Amino acid sequence: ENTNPGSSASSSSVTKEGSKSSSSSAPRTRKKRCPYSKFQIRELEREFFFNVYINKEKRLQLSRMLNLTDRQVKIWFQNRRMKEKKLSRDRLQYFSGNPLL
Amino acid sequence: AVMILRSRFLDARRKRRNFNKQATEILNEYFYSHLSNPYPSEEAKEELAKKCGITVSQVSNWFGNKRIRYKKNIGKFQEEANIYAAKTAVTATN
DNA sequence: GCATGATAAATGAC
DNA sequence: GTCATTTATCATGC
Repeated sequence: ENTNPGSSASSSSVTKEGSKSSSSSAPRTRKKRCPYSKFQIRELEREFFFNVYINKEKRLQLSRMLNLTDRQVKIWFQNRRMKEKKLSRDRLQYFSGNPLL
Repeated sequence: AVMILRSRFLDARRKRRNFNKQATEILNEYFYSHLSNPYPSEEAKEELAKKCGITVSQVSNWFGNKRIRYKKNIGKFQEEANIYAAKTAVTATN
């Protein structure tokens, strides 16, 4: 379901991408957006319910379990907090006198 | 009853409805009259939202989609661009 | 069948 | 850290 290139479940993949290239080629192509699987979302949401802010220890643990990078988990929590804030705004406006329907 | 409404707006996300023609006119007018920098300020967004009868978030969504879809295929929007360019050519002469 | 609005990953400014 | 944004994807309208 979720094809995550560069991260294999069993292999001891080291921290970052290997190609730092001493030849100074810096294409730095933007990583293609890859939607996460149902399982990954469930586990991320479960942790978010306990802690809106995740510490480094649990972050590394989650990233290994979900086959995501540490950075991906960190960014997911950032985006998730923004989503929560937006939901709150929408809720507020919905129940106050500005239905806009 | 309340529960239905609540679950209704919680994921009211993708119950998409097109904006009315007047709102689209206003948004397009602003976009093509600021084509060199189609990034409305927060204040401008609020004003647009009020005039269009939509939320500020919806204004942001519209400009985000418009910018990338315009950039991705300028030719497709050329006719539309000409229409609104003529309609708001005054701003260039101010 | 695409056009269109909203959301989900990913980046970068600050 | 927040937050506007870019980009692809999703879900719907027609």
